Amino acid sequence: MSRYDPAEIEPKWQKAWDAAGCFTARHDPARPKYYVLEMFPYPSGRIHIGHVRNYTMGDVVARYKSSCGFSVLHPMGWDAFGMPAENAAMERGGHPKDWTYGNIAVMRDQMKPLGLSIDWSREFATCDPEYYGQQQSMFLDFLEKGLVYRKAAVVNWDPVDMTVLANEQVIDGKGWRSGAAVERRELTQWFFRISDFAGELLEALDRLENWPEKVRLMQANWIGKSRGLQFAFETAGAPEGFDRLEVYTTRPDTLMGASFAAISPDHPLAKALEAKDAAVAAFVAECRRVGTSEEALEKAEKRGMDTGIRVRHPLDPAWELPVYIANFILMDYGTGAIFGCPAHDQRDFDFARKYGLPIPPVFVAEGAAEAPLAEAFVPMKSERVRYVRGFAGPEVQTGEEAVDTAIAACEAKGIGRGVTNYRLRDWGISRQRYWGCPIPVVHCARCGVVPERKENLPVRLPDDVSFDQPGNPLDRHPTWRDCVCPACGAPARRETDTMDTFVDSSWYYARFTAPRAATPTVAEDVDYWMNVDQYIGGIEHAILHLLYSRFFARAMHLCGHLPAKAIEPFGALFTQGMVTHETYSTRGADGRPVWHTPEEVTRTAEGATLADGRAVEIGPVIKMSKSKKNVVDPMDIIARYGADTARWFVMSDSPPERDVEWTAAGADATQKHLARVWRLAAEIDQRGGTDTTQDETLLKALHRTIVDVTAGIEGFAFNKAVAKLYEFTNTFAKSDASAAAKRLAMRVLAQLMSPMVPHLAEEVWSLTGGEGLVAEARWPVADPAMLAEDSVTLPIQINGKRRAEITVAKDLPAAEVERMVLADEAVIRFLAGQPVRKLIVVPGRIVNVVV
RNA sequence: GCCCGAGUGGCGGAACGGUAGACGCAGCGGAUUCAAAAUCCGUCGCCGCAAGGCAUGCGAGUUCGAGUCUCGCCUCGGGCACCA
Repeated sequence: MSRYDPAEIEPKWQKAWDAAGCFTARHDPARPKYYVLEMFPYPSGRIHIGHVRNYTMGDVVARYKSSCGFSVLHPMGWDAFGMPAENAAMERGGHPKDWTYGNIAVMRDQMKPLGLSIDWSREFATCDPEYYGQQQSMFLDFLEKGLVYRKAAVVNWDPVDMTVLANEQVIDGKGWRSGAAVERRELTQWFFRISDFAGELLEALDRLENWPEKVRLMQANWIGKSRGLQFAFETAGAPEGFDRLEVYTTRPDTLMGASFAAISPDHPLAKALEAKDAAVAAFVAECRRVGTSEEALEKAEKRGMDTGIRVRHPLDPAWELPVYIANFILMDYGTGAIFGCPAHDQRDFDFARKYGLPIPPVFVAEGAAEAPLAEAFVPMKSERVRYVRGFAGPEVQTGEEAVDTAIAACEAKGIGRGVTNYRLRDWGISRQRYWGCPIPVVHCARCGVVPERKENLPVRLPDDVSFDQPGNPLDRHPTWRDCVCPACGAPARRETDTMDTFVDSSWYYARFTAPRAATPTVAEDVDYWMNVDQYIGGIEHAILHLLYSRFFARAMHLCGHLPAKAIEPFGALFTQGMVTHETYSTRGADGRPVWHTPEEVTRTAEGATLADGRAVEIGPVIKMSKSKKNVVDPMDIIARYGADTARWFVMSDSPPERDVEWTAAGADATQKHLARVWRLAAEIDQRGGTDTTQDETLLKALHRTIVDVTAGIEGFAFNKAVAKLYEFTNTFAKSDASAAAKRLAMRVLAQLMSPMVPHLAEEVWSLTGGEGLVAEARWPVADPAMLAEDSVTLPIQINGKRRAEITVAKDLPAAEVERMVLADEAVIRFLAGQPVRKLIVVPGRIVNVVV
């Protein structure tokens, strides 16, 4: 071979790794383990360049840790259930199962040429009955432990697709797929009791030091802890059983500013009134028509209806407040009822104005007099204000202080109690879909809801289903629903809802430790491998997937499927950026942009043109998307440049947490660099010199590079590691060191490059006489003696500006440095005779002369 | 509205409070070549012939010294959002 030829060397070394079994994870008690995992892909059909970046990062970590002596687990699987498979079946015919497994086969074949150090023997898909059967088994364990329950809940219902939609699937009040107006419907659904863990999930975030601060904050906000007072109003004129109305407030200090009470349209009291009063029924029905999406809520007018019921103010029995039903009160936060304080809450203020209610202020700005308000006065909680209708505290205090004072005062008077509330709701997992994990319960006319027997698991999805009608094919399957009650043996019907696909991805990391086991996990395997030492994936999963997994690990622990040390499943988390590309467009006949793929476009320094010579407008650099056609196919890249070029490119330039822009010019340059390294290795015999002083200089630079590259990989700063490798390659190319020294340096360079470009590394290693495989070699360690420098160049600043520099022996005493600085010609010139007021010598770093 | 984060050359980006712009891309000049490709050498923040001056979104401050720390703005990005 006379040139760098990735098409030849890449398959060759992949075969060598396979033959040596380099990547098979071994449960080796004698060695420390390291579990590195990338978020597993959805088998959409083809791999995307984003996958390449994600898995290359994981591969860099896996290969590095392996060469550091860890027993590494680096598996891959498929998040294989979900709507797209059913949509494909509806649109193109065929079966979701065939579509999914077909896609998996294609994507697996596409991933293999990347040369990832994956233990493929552990691969599974979540739609494998062997996997979802174990998930069903855990569902039953959770049911037994009270971690799962059924309740009626208001959901977004798509009347055309006949399914529940998540909030994010509702766009402008319409179903994202069908375009039909979404209805609010009350359905009985299965829920995981994640809210019971709210406090624990929040507190434990503090201990996840190796998670991005941003993700921890997002989760903390999502969990939404608040401290407040819950108390009951006594009612007058309410139906039987409603003598008291419980409300929750985070601002009990504003209780003296109460002007009304309001309840949710879904509140039991509203339901009781609805049954008797047509006007109430009409109002409540009107409220329900509005969707639950953010947009709908944003636009919806704040409306209320006076129920005629009155409540007594807890601090003044003579003071009566009206009770409204209001469309903006949520039933599932707090108690579903509030008291309104218009003076200090803008929404309550608007409501009071609209319905002619009083607006008594509780506090005023410090130093201000009480006066009618034009809008609500809402100071920061830490701002000091003067309380004019406060109670049991100093007149002037902050809202924060006043809340604590008010809770204590109310508790002392027997008015309610301080409570902590969370915004986190229980996790509704029922989906009216076919392509998901069946919920393993049976509905029996006599026994009610009965868990399926574990020996009957998995409850398999039937294959003979049709998608010619909307809705859930399981509902209309002629026989699948029919079964016998596990309790009494009478004929019964299966649950036809399947589980949210987030359930599948909430425990797959644990399953990788024993993927073929007959139980969800195996104690000795999870004890050895869990938790995941390094998890890598997209920021888009910052909340849902990661929070669900944290809950699931705790639930699994309670059921004996995970050890206590694994209740935080991901010890370290890294969220990588996207791969972006510029966009290309021309104008169509109708003036609308016509998008062009990078393949169709010829890019020059000045601009871009199509093959027919038409000029192309270069648009912004954005995430690759099919609609904008700014997509490059990883398979095309590999065919053209080889996998190592793709891997090196996505690891260089941008820090891994940020977006990286794919450019053809960058890929060309990357391949040139790799070819250069190959050439430098192949030419050592012709190019080696004999100057031994050069040897030492080269090897010192090499050892410095070992330190820097190691730090870069350890610190997830792959771009910096790559920069240091470029730097050393330049040093190497210019060096006249002996062939022996060059051969040694090149072998170590190959090792340092191996996590990013493993195929080239093996080739260079073998060209330079390395023994065995780089993949099995120990990571190089820098020799401290080679890092020591005898002399150091100190910049000299005069009044903070760099004016000169001196090179001195490393350990030269400060007094001696001072003497040399003052004797320096350039310094004398700049001082121009001015007396030196101060001379600062920072040993080994800098000198500053102050005049 | 609430909560975060980020602003550094033409571009991606480096920089324990200590020489701002490592490394890469693009550009420019040159060598080699009949020519090109490939490769190699040099140059590359702005103004200036130079000496030098100005430069890390803007304005203050702390410090011998600030891209980095503090305060106040501006702009962009992200998350949450009828949460009582």
